[in-house]
Amino acid sequence: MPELPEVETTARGIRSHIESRKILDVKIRNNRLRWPVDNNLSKILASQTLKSVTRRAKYLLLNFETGTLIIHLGMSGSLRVITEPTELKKHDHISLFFDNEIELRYHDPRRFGAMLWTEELIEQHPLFIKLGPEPSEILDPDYLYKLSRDKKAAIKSFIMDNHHIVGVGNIYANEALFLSGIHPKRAAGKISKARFRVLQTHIQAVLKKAIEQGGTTLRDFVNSDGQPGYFAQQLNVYGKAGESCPVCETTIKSLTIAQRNTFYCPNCQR
DNA sequence: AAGGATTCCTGTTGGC
DNA sequence: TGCCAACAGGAATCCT
Repeated sequence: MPELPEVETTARGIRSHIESRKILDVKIRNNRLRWPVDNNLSKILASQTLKSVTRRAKYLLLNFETGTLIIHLGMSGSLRVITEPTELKKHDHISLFFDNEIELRYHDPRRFGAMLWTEELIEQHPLFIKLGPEPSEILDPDYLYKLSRDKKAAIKSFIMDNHHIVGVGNIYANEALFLSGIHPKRAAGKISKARFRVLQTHIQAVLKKAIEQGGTTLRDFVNSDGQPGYFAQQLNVYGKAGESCPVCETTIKSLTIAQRNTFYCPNCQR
């Protein structure tokens, strides 16, 4: 389940292998992802040089001379840098071949991911134009507080909404709310400025820390199974219904918010 | 318009 | 043990 830190780790992991390299060919074995992958991708990309690999929200951006290849890993996607002949696995849907004998191989069993070519300015693209800021780039400590006034949605839904802030997936929403002592179902618009400052800080800190931990496994990226090991991080509540709260030992409960599994400590979070 | 529900998909898990 | 339904989840899109 690639969360933002995993996407960032992937960007860092593939960057040095393919940046400033030229595409020789693209092979699409299965074009049915979230949206159909353009079968002309090979024609479009052949002989183009990859200028840079960047990230916006959970999208990976391969920036070429005439446009951008947008890649999303969905919830089961991964990219691997292949350096020597490697047997194709089931769901290895797409390969990009570079002129340094590197293959970038996209694998996605559930096919919630995406690979889209665009020649638009990326921030003008429909998928990007309404995105909120990156957590690390929010400077105003009251940014989320100000946005939330009059909002009746549950705070958990509010912080997971890309229009407000990007990159806060289910795991980090749960963890940040726990660290902030806020009940996930509380109406966003009813949370005080002071508590929102705490929450915003925790969202930023928890993602930053996870990215740093993901970075520690970069060394093994090429030979890994494509899953950067940021999972090593410790989780307080996510997936821990029935276990004891690490702070007060109250039994952690779960409930559903917006069709998402939600975990919280009924004593610590109000 | 805001916010909840639906939808895509397959590997894993739990129940019988 | 084996089969199968339920479940998980990012986020666009549909619906109320």
